[in-house]
Amino acid sequence: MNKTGGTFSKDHDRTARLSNVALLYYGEGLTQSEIAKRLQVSRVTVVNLLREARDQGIVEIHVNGEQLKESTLARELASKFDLEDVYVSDVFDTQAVDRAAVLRQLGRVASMAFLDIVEPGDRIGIAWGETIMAMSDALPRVRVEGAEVSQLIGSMISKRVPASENCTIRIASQIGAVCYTLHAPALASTPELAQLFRDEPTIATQLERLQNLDMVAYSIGNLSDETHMAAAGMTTVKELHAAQAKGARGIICCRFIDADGRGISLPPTDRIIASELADLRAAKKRMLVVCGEDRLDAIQAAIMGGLATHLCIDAALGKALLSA
Amino acid sequence: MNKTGGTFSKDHDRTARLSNVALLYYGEGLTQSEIAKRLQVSRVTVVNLLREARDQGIVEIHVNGEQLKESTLARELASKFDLEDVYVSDVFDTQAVDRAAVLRQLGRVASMAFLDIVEPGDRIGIAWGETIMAMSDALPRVRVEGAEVSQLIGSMISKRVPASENCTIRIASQIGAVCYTLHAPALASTPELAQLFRDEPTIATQLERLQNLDMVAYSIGNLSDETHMAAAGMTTVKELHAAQAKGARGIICCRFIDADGRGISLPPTDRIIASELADLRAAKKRMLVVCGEDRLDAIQAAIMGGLATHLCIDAALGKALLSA
DNA sequence: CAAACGAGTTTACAAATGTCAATTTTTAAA
DNA sequence: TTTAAAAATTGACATTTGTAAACTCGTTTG
Repeated sequence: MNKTGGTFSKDHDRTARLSNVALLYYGEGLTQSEIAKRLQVSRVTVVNLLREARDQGIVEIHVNGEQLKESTLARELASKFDLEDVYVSDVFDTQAVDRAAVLRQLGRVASMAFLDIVEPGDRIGIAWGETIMAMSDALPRVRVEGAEVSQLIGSMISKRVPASENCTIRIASQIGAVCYTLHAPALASTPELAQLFRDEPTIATQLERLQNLDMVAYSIGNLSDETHMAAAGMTTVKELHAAQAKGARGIICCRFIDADGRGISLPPTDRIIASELADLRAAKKRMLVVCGEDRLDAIQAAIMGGLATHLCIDAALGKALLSA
Repeated sequence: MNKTGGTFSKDHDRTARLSNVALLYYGEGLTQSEIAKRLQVSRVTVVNLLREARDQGIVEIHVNGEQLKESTLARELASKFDLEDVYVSDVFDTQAVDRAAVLRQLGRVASMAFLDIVEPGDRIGIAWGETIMAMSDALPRVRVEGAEVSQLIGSMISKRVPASENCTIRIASQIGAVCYTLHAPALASTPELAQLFRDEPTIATQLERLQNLDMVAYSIGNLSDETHMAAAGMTTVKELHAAQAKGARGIICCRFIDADGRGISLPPTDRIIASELADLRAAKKRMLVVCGEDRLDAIQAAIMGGLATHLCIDAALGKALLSA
């Protein structure tokens, strides 16, 4: 019956069928039973087809990012801190029970904001961390012509983020961009070794690339004992306390910043292989994605230092920031 | 309570809330009841919020266009007629009962194909008709940088298409493109008047624009007595029969073509204000969207004449075309 | 050849969803 | 201030959906 035969065309016929089924269900609004009758299969099969279509990204659900920056809270924040745009996520949870859920929702909002902010041809720098991971997880497949995505921070094994390069790689793949990863650890064991890494040609080239970005997307850590950098074993509680004593308020790209958003060079800064704060500031569009009221000090510091033009935050943090 | 007050911010707060609710529902996968509990509203309200979000295009469902051209039928057609890509829509209806439903599904497939084919910066020509209307109705809001959309055919009042400019306008607005409408009727009452119209500076400029397009999207009519051109009162049954006798097989942009896809100048051709066939052929990407087996002759003629590089058709027509 | 496998089926059930009509609350207008 | 219109609520209901378990039927594959 199938002249061309083979699993090749069979697979493709299958996905083409998935697409048409998905359109009938989501577009035409037919019920699963109606579709099952037409396909002459059982309804259970239709359920499975639809799930497959969603899982494979054949159907995707987009939320218009522009709406998210229009709330009163978002606009008040933007005007108070003189930011281009603020996007606020909200899980409407009266007692913010589930941090993971808040993070996921922020990730979704941030991914829509990202698509709202990015422009064709942009050279984009991506940091990594829980928050950026949440964003990249939620990013749908939307082609951005001529985009380039670069990893801002060297790689690291951490329990919270399976593979740090993943953020960069996934975002690049979703928007069809060229992907430049940073082939170095985020932290070297000695300052000298870190410098050797930085001087290594392939790495030096990449670090240079980070000096000419159009857009950066990153998050920020605070100085609590459980901050991501400590959890990943990149710094010690002792160092954190010392940094705090010296006025550090936040951590951006593994670097400490003070209340005015200026970098403070403290151990282990000299062992870090990552974009410099100045590089971030050089980017025209600086997207800061943050979740949790415990980042209040940190985010204020970053804004003071002109490190952000666009903000994506959860409603609780937003309210705290506005009344701060 | 609401310091800034006014309906402005209220509306915006509302849509921002819609967005977050939509993300919780479609993204996080919460049930309506769970969301209702969080928002402290009734579930019915959540149902309404979600519907509103969909209606307003705050949430949109995309289907990946690439899948639709991978079916065996699509690839066999592409290779048989030496086309770049063929997209096949299917409603899986054993006895094609509902033409309107077939048309809607084709419109959805065509809109995904359109997004698949279009590139940033493209100058796009859009015809009008039932089929193109179905496509533009289904087109989601996706920005295409630097695109320009031009109306290929003058305007016309017709029962089947509420307002002919609508196709062009809607497509332009959905992709964020500059929109150039053609401020003339599709049919003038005399050839002389038609020429006067064509020479009118604003119209002449627009017609000139149509000579340099990167992409065109149009459909094709047959020569049946109910063909759209006749239904719209732009030609008479007598003229149609005469055209048929002279070898006409299809109607593209209100112009007759013969079996080899060459234009035939027959009344009322000289009274038409629209893109020339040569203009269509000059576009690098020529997207032909057709629905219904009764267009078999017409579509063959168009393909023969090299008028299409991309095809969007329904499965029934596809099968007929393959075995023709 | 038989075991294992994948895809699909049936049946059954619990949960989620859409919809209606009647009612209350809120909002805007006269 | 009263009133009309709009928006949200409640409760009831039918439909739709998701999921599970056990079963069938070809196709591989060892």
